[in-house]
Amino acid sequence: MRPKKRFHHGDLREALIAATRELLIEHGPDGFTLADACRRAGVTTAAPYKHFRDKQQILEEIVARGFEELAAANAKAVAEGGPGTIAGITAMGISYLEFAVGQPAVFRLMFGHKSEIRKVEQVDESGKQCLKHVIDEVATYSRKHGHTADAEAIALRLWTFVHGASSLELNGDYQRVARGLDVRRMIADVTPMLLGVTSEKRAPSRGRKR
Amino acid sequence: MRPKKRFHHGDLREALIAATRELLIEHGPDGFTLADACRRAGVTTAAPYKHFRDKQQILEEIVARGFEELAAANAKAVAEGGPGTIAGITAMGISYLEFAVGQPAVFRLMFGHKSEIRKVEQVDESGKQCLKHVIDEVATYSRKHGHTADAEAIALRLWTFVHGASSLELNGDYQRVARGLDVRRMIADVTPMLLGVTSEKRAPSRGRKR
DNA sequence: TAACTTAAGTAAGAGCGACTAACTTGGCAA
DNA sequence: TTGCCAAGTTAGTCGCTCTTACTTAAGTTA
Repeated sequence: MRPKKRFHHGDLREALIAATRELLIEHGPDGFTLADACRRAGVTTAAPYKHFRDKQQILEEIVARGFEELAAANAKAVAEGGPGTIAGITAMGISYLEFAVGQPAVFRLMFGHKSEIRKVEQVDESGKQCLKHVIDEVATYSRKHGHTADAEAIALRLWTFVHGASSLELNGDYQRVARGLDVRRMIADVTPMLLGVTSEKRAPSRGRKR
Repeated sequence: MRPKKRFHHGDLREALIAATRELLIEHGPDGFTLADACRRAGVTTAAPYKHFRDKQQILEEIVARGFEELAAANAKAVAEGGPGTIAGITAMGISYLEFAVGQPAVFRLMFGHKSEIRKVEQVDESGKQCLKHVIDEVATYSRKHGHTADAEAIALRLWTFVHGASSLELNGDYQRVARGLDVRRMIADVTPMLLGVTSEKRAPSRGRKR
């Protein structure tokens, strides 16, 4: 796929991506410097420019992979939770949340202010794929239950809610104003509501209480 | 309140804040440089340090004012929409969205990755106040309708949804995957759902316009 | 009104990060 | 063996943040 096991360093391209991910975790999406990543990879600050156009292109690569990971995690969650069921759709939402919490810096880059990043073809496509998954699940669910509701509209609502929950959890805003909130439980509670289910046994929340 | 109409410049403190706001609008939360703000204010790059500890403190000031504006806008919206009614609570959500869209860079700073900013006392307090408003309105609504639901839990759900909608709209994510989505309409549709109103004669709008 | 005090500015520069240009190294193919 | 050229290095530019030491001018006091 990409140049591998090359001359001097071995695979500086991957080494820089790995170092950058580490630094993103340690210092957030802004604290990261290319120079720091170079130090970690053991090369001079000019070396990256043989592999990347500029600093941003490293981030683009990480974001693209992030979308792939997110899509994969969601697919896995829905498969385990039960495709086309409330439990499955809920699991998908919780998977989204867990991705955000597990890789906050990457999530912020994926949905952050650097809109240039998402203009990259590959990134854009993976992003769309994530939503398409949700739409498909909702459509399956609706079909099974004879609902006439617009699957896309419902999927957008679910995405919106789960994205909001992920952002607020990640930024520590819940911590500040509603300490002890069980976000996974909240998603499990709200998912049926947004699917238009008025009273049904809730999908059991996997989230532990604090 | 603050030093005013002083010696040389007049009021460099306010001039720098104004310049910074302009630059945030023009270049986003990252594109902004202190040096640029200085050029606009017509002073050297060392001058700001007589008024601010560092670059970040200017942003803190802007964020603090942002929370105040947001709270005021929400209060106004709910007052006009009807306190303790679905219409009022919906108006509040739409007001939140409009703030985000109207001042994207400020909104991003307010809910962005720079968590240090929100540690500032004043900022923290204004932020909490915003949510308290929502809780109060939901509580009033519930009381009026004899609901027993937990007002705080419902308020958190509403906040979560509206925040998600604002973030995704602002980042252009809806544009990308659901062109033409009417976000205000979506908020208006979902608010009653999250308030626990069972949809009866609500037309299942596809939520699109234009 | 002259001298004093001090807030608010300037000039100069240290330090660092992004990026560039020109040079060097070493694996590989002919 | 030679020569190519990918992938490094060295050295340097530029712009940004922030500091230090100096200067300017507003208001105060004698």
